Amino acid sequence: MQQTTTTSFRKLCAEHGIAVTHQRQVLYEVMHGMEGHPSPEEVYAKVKKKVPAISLATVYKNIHLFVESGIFRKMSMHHGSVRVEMNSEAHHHMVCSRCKAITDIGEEELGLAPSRNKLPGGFLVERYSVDVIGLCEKCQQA
Amino acid sequence: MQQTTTTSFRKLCAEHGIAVTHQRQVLYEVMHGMEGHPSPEEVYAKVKKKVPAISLATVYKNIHLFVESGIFRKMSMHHGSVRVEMNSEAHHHMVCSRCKAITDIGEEELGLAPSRNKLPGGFLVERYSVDVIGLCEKCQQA
DNA sequence: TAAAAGATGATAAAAGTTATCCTTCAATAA
DNA sequence: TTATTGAAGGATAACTTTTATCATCTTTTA
Repeated sequence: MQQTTTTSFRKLCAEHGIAVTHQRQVLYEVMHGMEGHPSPEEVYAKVKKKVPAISLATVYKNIHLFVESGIFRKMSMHHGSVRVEMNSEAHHHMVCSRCKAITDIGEEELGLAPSRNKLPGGFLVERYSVDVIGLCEKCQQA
Repeated sequence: MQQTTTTSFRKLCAEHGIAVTHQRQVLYEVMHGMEGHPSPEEVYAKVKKKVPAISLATVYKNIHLFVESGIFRKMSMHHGSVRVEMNSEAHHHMVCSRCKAITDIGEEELGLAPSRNKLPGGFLVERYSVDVIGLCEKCQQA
Protein backbone atom coordinates (compact mmCIF):
# COMPACT_ATOMS: atom_id res chain seq x y z
CA MET A 1 0.00 0.00 0.00
CA GLN A 2 2.62 2.47 1.10
CA GLN A 3 4.75 1.10 -1.68
CA THR A 4 2.02 1.76 -4.20
CA THR A 5 1.52 5.36 -3.08
CA THR A 6 5.23 6.02 -3.10
CA THR A 7 5.59 4.53 -6.54
CA SER A 8 2.77 6.58 -7.99
CA PHE A 9 4.12 9.77 -6.44
CA ARG A 10 7.53 9.08 -7.96
CA LYS A 11 5.83 8.64 -11.29
CA LEU A 12 3.88 11.85 -10.86
CA CYS A 13 7.07 13.74 -10.08
CA ALA A 14 8.86 12.23 -13.04
CA GLU A 15 6.01 13.27 -15.32
CA HIS A 16 6.20 16.82 -14.08
CA GLY A 17 9.97 16.95 -13.90
CA ILE A 18 10.24 17.68 -10.20
CA ALA A 19 12.43 16.05 -7.57
CA VAL A 20 10.99 13.55 -5.11
CA THR A 21 11.45 14.57 -1.51
CA HIS A 22 9.91 13.23 1.65
CA GLN A 23 8.29 16.55 2.51
CA ARG A 24 6.86 16.85 -0.96
CA GLN A 25 5.35 13.41 -0.86
CA VAL A 26 3.73 13.85 2.54
CA LEU A 27 2.44 17.25 1.51
CA TYR A 28 0.91 15.82 -1.62
CA GLU A 29 -0.75 12.98 0.22
CA VAL A 30 -2.10 15.20 2.96
CA MET A 31 -3.50 17.71 0.48
CA HIS A 32 -4.97 14.99 -1.64
CA GLY A 33 -6.78 13.64 1.39
CA MET A 34 -8.25 16.97 2.46
CA GLU A 35 -11.81 18.02 1.73
CA GLY A 36 -12.74 21.39 0.34
CA HIS A 37 -10.30 24.21 -0.19
CA PRO A 38 -7.85 24.36 2.69
CA SER A 39 -5.56 27.32 3.26
CA PRO A 40 -1.78 26.91 3.37
CA GLU A 41 -1.91 27.23 7.16
CA GLU A 42 -4.42 24.42 7.41
CA VAL A 43 -2.31 22.24 5.18
CA TYR A 44 0.77 23.12 7.23
CA ALA A 45 -0.95 22.11 10.47
CA LYS A 46 -1.85 18.71 9.03
CA VAL A 47 1.51 18.02 7.46
CA LYS A 48 3.28 18.98 10.67
CA LYS A 49 1.72 16.00 12.40
CA LYS A 50 3.57 13.71 10.04
CA VAL A 51 6.71 15.78 9.49
CA PRO A 52 7.08 17.93 12.63
CA ALA A 53 10.21 19.68 11.38
CA ILE A 54 8.68 20.92 8.14
CA SER A 55 8.80 24.64 7.52
CA LEU A 56 5.86 26.78 6.52
CA ALA A 57 8.02 28.12 3.72
CA THR A 58 8.35 24.62 2.33
CA VAL A 59 4.58 24.25 2.35
CA TYR A 60 4.15 27.48 0.43
CA LYS A 61 6.92 26.69 -2.02
CA ASN A 62 5.47 23.30 -2.80
CA ILE A 63 1.89 24.42 -3.07
CA HIS A 64 3.12 26.83 -5.72
CA LEU A 65 5.15 24.14 -7.35
CA PHE A 66 2.20 21.77 -7.48
CA VAL A 67 0.05 24.47 -9.00
CA GLU A 68 2.66 25.49 -11.54
CA SER A 69 3.26 21.88 -12.50
CA GLY A 70 -0.45 21.37 -12.98
CA ILE A 71 -0.71 18.75 -10.22
CA PHE A 72 -3.23 20.90 -8.40
CA ARG A 73 -5.13 23.94 -9.54
CA LYS A 74 -5.66 27.28 -7.91
CA MET A 75 -9.25 27.69 -6.91
CA SER A 76 -9.44 31.32 -7.86
CA MET A 77 -7.41 33.70 -9.91
CA HIS A 78 -8.20 36.45 -7.40
CA HIS A 79 -6.50 36.12 -4.06
CA GLY A 80 -4.32 39.15 -3.79
CA SER A 81 -5.81 42.35 -2.51
CA VAL A 82 -9.47 43.23 -2.40
CA ARG A 83 -10.86 44.28 -5.76
CA VAL A 84 -14.05 46.16 -6.27
CA GLU A 85 -16.43 46.31 -9.22
CA MET A 86 -17.17 49.70 -10.58
CA ASN A 87 -18.97 48.35 -13.62
CA SER A 88 -22.54 48.08 -12.40
CA GLU A 89 -23.82 46.26 -15.48
CA ALA A 90 -24.31 42.50 -15.10
CA HIS A 91 -21.04 41.16 -16.35
CA HIS A 92 -18.37 38.55 -15.90
CA HIS A 93 -14.63 38.39 -16.39
CA MET A 94 -12.15 37.09 -18.89
CA VAL A 95 -8.96 36.26 -17.08
CA CYS A 96 -5.82 35.57 -19.07
CA SER A 97 -4.10 32.55 -17.61
CA ARG A 98 -0.75 33.83 -18.75
CA CYS A 99 -0.64 37.56 -18.11
CA LYS A 100 -3.53 37.64 -15.59
CA ALA A 101 -5.20 40.52 -17.40
CA ILE A 102 -8.85 40.87 -16.44
CA THR A 103 -11.39 42.17 -18.92
CA ASP A 104 -15.09 42.61 -18.31
CA ILE A 105 -17.57 40.85 -20.55
CA GLY A 106 -21.32 41.44 -20.58
CA GLU A 107 -23.70 38.66 -19.68
CA GLU A 108 -25.21 38.41 -23.16
CA GLU A 109 -21.85 38.71 -24.88
CA LEU A 110 -20.67 35.73 -22.89
CA GLY A 111 -23.65 33.77 -24.11
CA LEU A 112 -24.14 31.92 -20.88
CA ALA A 113 -27.49 30.49 -19.93
CA PRO A 114 -28.05 29.98 -16.21
CA SER A 115 -30.91 27.55 -15.93
CA ARG A 116 -32.04 26.68 -12.43
CA ASN A 117 -32.32 28.92 -9.44
CA LYS A 118 -32.39 26.08 -6.93
CA LEU A 119 -29.34 23.88 -6.78
CA PRO A 120 -28.47 20.68 -4.90
CA GLY A 121 -28.59 21.05 -1.14
CA GLY A 122 -31.32 23.64 -1.47
CA PHE A 123 -28.85 26.35 -2.41
CA LEU A 124 -30.72 29.44 -3.57
CA VAL A 125 -29.07 31.19 -6.52
CA GLU A 126 -28.71 34.95 -6.31
CA ARG A 127 -26.31 35.48 -9.16
CA TYR A 128 -23.50 33.95 -11.11
CA SER A 129 -19.95 35.16 -11.11
CA VAL A 130 -18.12 33.66 -14.04
CA ASP A 131 -14.44 33.80 -14.74
CA VAL A 132 -13.55 32.71 -18.20
CA ILE A 133 -10.00 31.44 -18.03
CA GLY A 134 -8.08 31.48 -21.26
CA LEU A 135 -5.60 33.42 -23.30
CA CYS A 136 -5.93 37.02 -24.35
CA GLU A 137 -5.06 37.82 -27.94
CA LYS A 138 -1.58 39.10 -27.09
CA CYS A 139 -0.66 35.96 -25.19
CA GLN A 140 -1.93 33.71 -27.96
CA GLN A 141 0.55 35.30 -30.32
CA ALA A 142 3.46 35.05 -27.91
CA MET B 1 -21.91 70.20 -12.55
CA GLN B 2 -20.07 69.93 -9.27
CA GLN B 3 -23.35 70.74 -7.62
CA THR B 4 -25.05 67.89 -9.44
CA THR B 5 -22.43 65.37 -8.43
CA THR B 6 -22.50 66.54 -4.85
CA THR B 7 -26.27 66.37 -4.75
CA SER B 8 -26.40 62.87 -6.17
CA PHE B 9 -23.76 61.66 -3.74
CA ARG B 10 -25.77 63.10 -0.85
CA LYS B 11 -28.80 61.26 -2.14
CA LEU B 12 -26.82 58.05 -2.48
CA CYS B 13 -25.59 58.35 1.10
CA ALA B 14 -29.08 59.09 2.36
CA GLU B 15 -30.41 56.02 0.58
CA HIS B 16 -27.77 53.87 2.20
CA GLY B 17 -27.91 55.53 5.57
CA ILE B 18 -24.32 56.70 5.67
CA ALA B 19 -22.88 60.08 6.52
CA VAL B 20 -21.59 62.42 3.84
CA THR B 21 -17.96 63.37 4.27
CA HIS B 22 -15.56 65.06 1.94
CA GLN B 23 -13.20 62.08 1.90
CA ARG B 24 -16.05 59.73 1.21
CA GLN B 25 -17.30 61.76 -1.70
CA VAL B 26 -13.91 62.13 -3.34
CA LEU B 27 -13.24 58.44 -2.84
CA TYR B 28 -16.54 57.55 -4.44
CA GLU B 29 -15.95 59.81 -7.41
CA VAL B 30 -12.42 58.60 -7.95
CA MET B 31 -13.42 54.96 -7.74
CA HIS B 32 -16.37 55.53 -10.00
CA GLY B 33 -14.09 57.06 -12.58
CA MET B 34 -11.55 54.25 -12.53
CA GLU B 35 -11.40 51.53 -15.13
CA GLY B 36 -11.10 47.86 -14.30
CA HIS B 37 -10.61 46.55 -10.80
CA PRO B 38 -8.19 48.73 -8.90
CA SER B 39 -6.60 47.67 -5.65
CA PRO B 40 -7.01 49.75 -2.49
CA GLU B 41 -3.47 51.02 -2.94
CA GLU B 42 -4.22 52.21 -6.46
CA VAL B 43 -7.36 53.94 -5.27
CA TYR B 44 -5.41 55.50 -2.41
CA ALA B 45 -2.80 56.89 -4.80
CA LYS B 46 -5.47 58.54 -6.93
CA VAL B 47 -7.49 59.93 -4.06
CA LYS B 48 -4.37 61.34 -2.47
CA LYS B 49 -3.96 63.71 -5.39
CA LYS B 50 -7.24 65.35 -4.49
CA VAL B 51 -7.11 64.92 -0.72
CA PRO B 52 -3.42 64.72 0.17
CA ALA B 53 -4.04 64.26 3.88
CA ILE B 54 -6.27 61.22 3.48
CA SER B 55 -5.19 58.11 5.32
CA LEU B 56 -4.91 54.66 3.80
CA ALA B 57 -7.04 53.41 6.67
CA THR B 58 -9.83 55.71 5.58
CA VAL B 59 -9.65 54.32 2.09
CA TYR B 60 -9.93 50.77 3.39
CA LYS B 61 -12.70 51.62 5.81
CA ASN B 62 -14.76 53.26 3.11
CA ILE B 63 -14.19 50.64 0.48
CA HIS B 64 -15.61 48.18 2.99
CA LEU B 65 -18.44 50.53 3.78
CA PHE B 66 -19.32 50.99 0.11
CA VAL B 67 -19.32 47.26 -0.40
CA GLU B 68 -21.38 46.56 2.71
CA SER B 69 -23.86 49.26 1.73
CA GLY B 70 -24.18 47.77 -1.70
CA ILE B 71 -22.85 50.88 -3.45
CA PHE B 72 -20.04 48.82 -4.96
CA ARG B 73 -19.57 45.09 -5.14
CA LYS B 74 -16.61 42.93 -4.34
CA MET B 75 -15.21 41.43 -7.50
CA SER B 76 -14.50 38.08 -5.99
CA MET B 77 -15.48 36.20 -2.89
CA HIS B 78 -11.97 34.75 -2.72
CA HIS B 79 -9.26 37.20 -1.74
CA GLY B 80 -7.90 35.87 1.46
CA SER B 81 -5.24 33.22 1.36
CA VAL B 82 -4.44 30.99 -1.58
CA ARG B 83 -6.84 28.10 -1.97
CA VAL B 84 -6.16 25.00 -3.99
CA GLU B 85 -8.51 22.58 -5.70
CA MET B 86 -8.15 18.98 -4.75
CA ASN B 87 -11.31 17.96 -6.58
CA SER B 88 -10.01 17.15 -10.04
CA GLU B 89 -13.46 16.70 -11.61
CA ALA B 90 -14.73 19.62 -13.70
CA HIS B 91 -16.73 21.57 -11.19
CA HIS B 92 -17.70 24.99 -9.95
CA HIS B 93 -18.56 26.53 -6.62
CA MET B 94 -21.59 27.55 -4.66
CA VAL B 95 -20.61 30.39 -2.36
CA CYS B 96 -22.99 31.43 0.39
CA SER B 97 -23.13 35.21 0.46
CA ARG B 98 -23.93 35.15 4.15
CA CYS B 99 -21.74 32.49 5.77
CA LYS B 100 -19.19 32.28 2.92
CA ALA B 101 -19.39 28.48 2.86
CA ILE B 102 -18.04 27.04 -0.37
CA THR B 103 -19.47 23.84 -1.81
CA ASP B 104 -18.40 22.16 -5.01
CA ILE B 105 -20.94 21.53 -7.73
CA GLY B 106 -20.39 19.42 -10.84
CA GLU B 107 -20.57 21.00 -14.26
CA GLU B 108 -23.67 19.07 -15.31
CA GLU B 109 -25.37 19.53 -11.98
CA LEU B 110 -25.00 23.26 -12.42
CA GLY B 111 -26.71 23.02 -15.77
CA LEU B 112 -24.58 25.67 -17.38
CA ALA B 113 -24.07 25.79 -21.12
CA PRO B 114 -20.88 27.50 -22.28
CA SER B 115 -21.40 28.28 -25.93
CA ARG B 116 -18.54 29.96 -27.74
CA ASN B 117 -14.85 29.35 -27.38
CA LYS B 118 -13.83 32.65 -28.92
CA LEU B 119 -14.93 35.78 -27.15
CA PRO B 120 -14.70 39.50 -27.95
CA GLY B 121 -11.16 40.76 -28.32
CA GLY B 122 -10.09 37.37 -29.64
CA PHE B 123 -9.98 35.89 -26.16
CA LEU B 124 -9.51 32.13 -26.38
CA VAL B 125 -11.56 30.20 -23.82
CA GLU B 126 -9.78 27.45 -21.91
CA ARG B 127 -12.31 26.87 -19.20
CA TYR B 128 -14.99 28.48 -17.09
CA SER B 129 -14.76 29.05 -13.41
CA VAL B 130 -18.20 29.77 -12.07
CA ASP B 131 -19.11 30.95 -8.61
CA VAL B 132 -22.75 30.72 -7.88
CA ILE B 133 -23.46 33.35 -5.26
CA GLY B 134 -26.53 32.77 -3.14
CA LEU B 135 -27.78 31.41 0.15
CA CYS B 136 -27.11 27.96 1.49
CA GLU B 137 -30.06 26.18 3.02
CA LYS B 138 -29.09 27.04 6.60
CA CYS B 139 -28.81 30.73 5.87
CA GLN B 140 -32.16 30.79 4.06
CA GLN B 141 -33.83 29.61 7.25
CA ALA B 142 -32.05 32.08 9.50
C1' DT C 1 30.24 7.68 -5.16
C1' DA C 2 31.31 12.59 -5.92
C1' DA C 3 29.91 16.90 -7.88
C1' DA C 4 26.27 19.78 -9.15
C1' DA C 5 21.74 21.13 -8.77
C1' DG C 6 18.02 21.59 -6.20
C1' DA C 7 15.29 21.47 -1.74
C1' DT C 8 14.74 22.44 3.12
C1' DG C 9 14.49 25.15 7.41
C1' DA C 10 14.92 29.31 10.04
C1' DT C 11 13.99 33.62 9.86
C1' DA C 12 13.80 38.35 8.11
C1' DA C 13 11.18 41.17 5.33
C1' DA C 14 7.47 42.60 2.45
C1' DA C 15 2.63 43.23 1.32
C1' DG C 16 -1.91 43.75 2.56
C1' DT C 17 -5.17 44.65 6.04
C1' DT C 18 -7.12 45.65 10.49
C1' DA C 19 -7.15 47.68 15.15
C1' DT C 20 -6.32 51.39 18.29
C1' DC C 21 -6.71 55.74 19.96
C1' DC C 22 -6.97 60.40 19.85
C1' DT C 23 -8.66 64.35 17.18
C1' DT C 24 -11.91 66.34 14.12
C1' DC C 25 -16.18 66.61 11.70
C1' DA C 26 -21.18 65.91 10.51
C1' DA C 27 -25.93 65.22 11.98
C1' DT C 28 -29.49 66.54 14.97
C1' DA C 29 -32.13 69.06 17.99
C1' DA C 30 -32.70 73.20 20.79
C1' DT D 1 -27.18 78.94 14.30
C1' DT D 2 -24.92 76.69 17.60
C1' DA D 3 -24.01 73.05 21.06
C1' DT D 4 -23.95 68.28 21.69
C1' DT D 5 -23.09 63.72 20.53
C1' DG D 6 -21.96 60.03 17.79
C1' DA D 7 -19.53 58.97 13.88
C1' DA D 8 -15.47 59.51 10.89
C1' DG D 9 -10.71 60.61 9.95
C1' DG D 10 -5.58 60.31 10.63
C1' DA D 11 -1.42 58.28 12.38
C1' DT D 12 0.47 54.38 13.39
C1' DA D 13 1.04 49.88 15.63
C1' DA D 14 -0.01 45.32 15.02
C1' DC D 15 -1.47 41.35 12.64
C1' DT D 16 -1.84 38.11 8.70
C1' DT D 17 -0.29 36.16 4.73
C1' DT D 18 3.32 35.50 1.65
C1' DT D 19 7.92 35.90 -0.25
C1' DA D 20 12.96 36.32 -0.02
C1' DT D 21 17.38 35.09 1.83
C1' DC D 22 20.87 32.09 2.89
C1' DA D 23 23.27 28.44 5.06
C1' DT D 24 22.74 23.50 5.32
C1' DC D 25 21.26 19.20 3.69
C1' DT D 26 19.34 15.95 0.12
C1' DT D 27 18.57 14.29 -4.73
C1' DT D 28 20.00 13.70 -9.03
C1' DT D 29 23.17 12.34 -12.58
C1' DA D 30 27.43 11.51 -14.45
